[in-house]
Amino acid sequence: MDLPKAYDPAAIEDKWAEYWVRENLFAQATPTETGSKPAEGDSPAAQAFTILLPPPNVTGRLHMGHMLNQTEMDILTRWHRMRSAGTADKTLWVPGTDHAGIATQMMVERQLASEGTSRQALGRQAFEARVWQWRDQYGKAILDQMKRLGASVDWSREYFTMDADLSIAVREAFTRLYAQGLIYRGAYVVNWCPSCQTAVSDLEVVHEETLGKLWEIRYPVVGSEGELSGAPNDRSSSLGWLTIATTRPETMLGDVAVAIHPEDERYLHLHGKKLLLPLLNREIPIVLDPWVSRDFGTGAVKITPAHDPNDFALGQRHNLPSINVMDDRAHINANGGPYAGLERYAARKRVLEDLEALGLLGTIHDHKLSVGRCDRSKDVIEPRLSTQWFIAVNKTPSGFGSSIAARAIQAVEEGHVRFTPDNYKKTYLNWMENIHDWCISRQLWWGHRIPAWHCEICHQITVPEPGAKSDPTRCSHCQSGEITQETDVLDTWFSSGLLPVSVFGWPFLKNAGAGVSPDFTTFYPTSLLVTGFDILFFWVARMIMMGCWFAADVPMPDGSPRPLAESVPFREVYIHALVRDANREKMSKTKGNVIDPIEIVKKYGTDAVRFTLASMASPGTDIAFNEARTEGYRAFANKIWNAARFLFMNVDRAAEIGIHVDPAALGGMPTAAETDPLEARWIVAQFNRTAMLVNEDLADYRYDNAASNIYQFFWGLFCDWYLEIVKPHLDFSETADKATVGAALTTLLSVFESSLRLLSPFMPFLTEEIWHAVYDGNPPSRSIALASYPAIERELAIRIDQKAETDGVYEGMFHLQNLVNVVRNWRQRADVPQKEFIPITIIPSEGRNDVRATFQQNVDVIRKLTSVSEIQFGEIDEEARIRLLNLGNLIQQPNFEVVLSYERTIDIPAERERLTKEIAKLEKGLASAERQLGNEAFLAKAPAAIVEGLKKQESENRQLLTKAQAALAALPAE
RNA sequence: GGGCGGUUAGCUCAGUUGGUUAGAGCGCCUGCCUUACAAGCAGGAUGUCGGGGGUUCGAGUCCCUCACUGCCCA
Repeated sequence: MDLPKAYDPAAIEDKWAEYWVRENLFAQATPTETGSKPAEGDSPAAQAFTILLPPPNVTGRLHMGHMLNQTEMDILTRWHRMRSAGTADKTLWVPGTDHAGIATQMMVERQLASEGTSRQALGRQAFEARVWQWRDQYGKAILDQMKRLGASVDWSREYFTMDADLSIAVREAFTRLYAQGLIYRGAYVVNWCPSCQTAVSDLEVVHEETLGKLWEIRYPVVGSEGELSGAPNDRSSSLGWLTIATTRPETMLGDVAVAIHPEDERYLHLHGKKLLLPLLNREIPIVLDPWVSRDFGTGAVKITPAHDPNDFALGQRHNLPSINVMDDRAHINANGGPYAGLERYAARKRVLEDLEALGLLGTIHDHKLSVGRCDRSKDVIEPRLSTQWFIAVNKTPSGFGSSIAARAIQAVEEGHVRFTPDNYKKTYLNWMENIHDWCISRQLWWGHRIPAWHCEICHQITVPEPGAKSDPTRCSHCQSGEITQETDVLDTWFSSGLLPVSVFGWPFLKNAGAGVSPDFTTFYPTSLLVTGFDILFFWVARMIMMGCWFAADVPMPDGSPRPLAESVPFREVYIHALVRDANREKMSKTKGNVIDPIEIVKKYGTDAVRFTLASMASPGTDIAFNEARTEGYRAFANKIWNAARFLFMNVDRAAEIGIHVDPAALGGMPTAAETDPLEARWIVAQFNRTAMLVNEDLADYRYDNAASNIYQFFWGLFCDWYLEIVKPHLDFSETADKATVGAALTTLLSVFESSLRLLSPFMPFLTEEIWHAVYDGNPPSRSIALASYPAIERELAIRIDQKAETDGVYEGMFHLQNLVNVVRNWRQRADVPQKEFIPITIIPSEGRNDVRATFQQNVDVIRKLTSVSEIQFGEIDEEARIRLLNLGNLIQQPNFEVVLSYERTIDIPAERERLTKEIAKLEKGLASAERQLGNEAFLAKAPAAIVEGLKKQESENRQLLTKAQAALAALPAE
């Protein structure tokens, strides 16, 4: 049972990380029976705690956000697993990765570029092969890091969104939605990233306030060309022109109209007129539309349906054509006439120069505008008309009662999915209620290729029937064999949105007729999702939409239709905050303040980093990651380590005289008999209380409170008081009372072993190592993670707590601690060297025989903790009291006095200052208490317990005040 | 522009339906290598709870208002 002198995480963590993976400790086998029948040995009421890892990108490296996310999941998962130890309940955490279409494609393209080639040169198939190769090589970096961090996941169930099974789910989801009329294809203005050369969804565009320009441009009115030579800067000469304002002048090449508000009095004379589009000299109409804001710019807005979603909508209303003037790299195309081939900003410059030359450029205003950038490439998004695939999330298909979005709203509104912190519910609903159709097509080569075929002959689209396993060979409309598959792939979130159903076997097509998979029956809906707010809409909302939509078709085990409450992908969502640096700055590569979790882990150990994150993970608050704090928790780990060493040392000593602790006494909740000594009953009661609180904290996602409760218990109560008090009782000499010493040792070991289990979800490595040592290499199970969690029914815990209360356990300990504290404090003030043992006399107050008894039973403890040579119990008369006060050798407390026999050197001014301060403080408190107690309304309305407490406090304070005043008066003159 | 949050000790944060003298970690000051632990032990100092107003017997906590600040959506 020997442990090295100092805690060294590096020496233990790798070993256990490997052990957990090698032993497949957290694997949860697929239930053997299918369908509705529970697996053999399962109690019918068996519950499952299921949690899905938010799949990291294959391109990613582990960052602090991942570590926070995984720490939180691991704490909860380990907690649930331990709580269900010995029951039929199952705990499952499923890991996996996401193929991350754009990011991965970019990564590999960059690699190809460095080799002097490109995906176009390779061709689609070879490129895909290359990406797979890349993924096999680098794509599991994060998962390997997770293994090192001890995440208790079931590695046998690892998924990847491009896996064959998951791809079947993607295809089935698409074909079903298509059959339901919820997927359509069409030309719309979408967010186009010229860099990625693909459409991206609204969510992938980050808006940024930028200082730009608002250019005014004159469009000549057809039929008034003669007046064009008029004063170009004179706004009033609007007879000859209509001045429009734009932030993107180059798009004028695609203008098809100019819109004004129908009631705008400035332009009434232009109703029905046409304008001549400058530069291209195209005649375009003036249209009237109330959408136009009269206050913005000049009140006349150019309409470019192919390059602005609002213009597109307006164009539809007025039957206007759309002219796309840019190619997919955002260069001007042939429709741009003389500007064809120019990059968009070069084109802007040239357009402005030419307008200037023509005298058509008006005032240029500085203008704040919001520029959308691609989340991935950071390139400026170009709204552009293109043909894309969409999911009609707000459409209710015939035969269905609601739309996808409506169902997802209902699931949350009815509480089938709950958010923590709960204000995210509002955020979610707000977004969901304003949701637009989801653009699901991406012009990429890496991803799930859309299962739709275009016919060369009739140009119709063929999508396989739901459930079809093979690709179509003929056009379903004209039966032609000349069909080719759509080249677009699906948005990555389409596949990750399906994960909660797909990882458990949906759509169950693999074995024909097998029906619902046992995994699905057992593990769906998952219990919880832990994730960051940044993907609330991207992923969380989409999982809810897709889960509620597709799972609803999966019958319940008894064959009944699945209600919405059982269709949701998860019952709870815990949203964690952002990890910032110690100065609350957002971590970013450009700022160079990124903290690499692996570096920190190497420095302080995984357990310390986990504990840091847990202790700061207060719901809704960002975490300012402070290394100093991690250092503190490494010290905590070291403290536990050394407590273990102390224990083992005593176990060994005990063994030498034949005292052994029965291992059967360990593993449950520690207990103490009424006959056990004060400190044993006290620490057991405190442990019960702590265990109850920690369980409640975890149920509420209060990792911070849970961590703090354990920390306070372990260090502040167990080590600082209990261990110190029990030390004098661990007497292994031949004359010792073996029964008493054995009992003390048993309590010590039992509370400690229980504490390890309580702490284990937070610090799995340290506790695993020590736990095995406690059992001297013969533990009752393969891992502490499979042992049971110290848990106790709230009512029972309260009963035990109250019993300790009524038996005076807490009060007795309080007096003991109080005595030790005041004597230590006095010694320090009196400058007594720590090694000097002085005699004291304790004088319990009149009638406090309980206090006297407690002290008498613990003389050895008091002597040890206060470095006292001899303790007497006595009484003093008033004369002696005054004399002792004069000497400063009397400590007065409400329930006892202590005489210290020591010739102290009093720093009179310091002592006077201290007493004056103390008196002021007491007087202030007393005044406030008296004011309240003198208030009849307070006495009448406040609860009795509050009034009683205040009265007790008031009387104690009055005693302390009197005593402090006496002590001050007794102080000799300087 | 719409919505949500934050402001408590030097720093980072707790503070549960309003209730007795507002807490923790780190940092700071003083003294100790006391055989589990100097990554430690013992003792100590530190707050007009952002400002103002209101409700209440009682406000860090509830309401109004102002200031500063962060985030999300458009």
